[in-house]
Amino acid sequence: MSALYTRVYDLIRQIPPGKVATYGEVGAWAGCGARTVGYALAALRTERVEPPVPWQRVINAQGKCSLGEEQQRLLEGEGVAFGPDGRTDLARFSWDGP
DNA sequence: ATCCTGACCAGTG
DNA sequence: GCACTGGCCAGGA
Repeated sequence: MSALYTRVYDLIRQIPPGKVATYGEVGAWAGCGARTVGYALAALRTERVEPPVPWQRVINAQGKCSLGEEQQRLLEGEGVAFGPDGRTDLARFSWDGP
């Protein structure tokens, strides 16, 4: 596990429940590109890390869940509202940052 | 080093 | 709204 991945995971763990962040934002805070954040999160599918990373709070810049309904359901359980088109209001629910 | 692959982004038509 | 394009960054062959 590279230091960069650890940094990305730490940042995501700081996102409070009921808030979300975009790949681009997380990348800017971590000092890498948006694709790299996606790559780091993809590794979580096969690689478990402790403590757990709330990956469902990271969505794309369009306010949509990249990973389908399961991610959306998890976020709704935390208080993040989604519109009928499956998008969320980034102005209301995006985290301010660390 | 080069090429390919991604849970991406912003711009353009 | 959609599709395409170029750019972005890390990892592996």
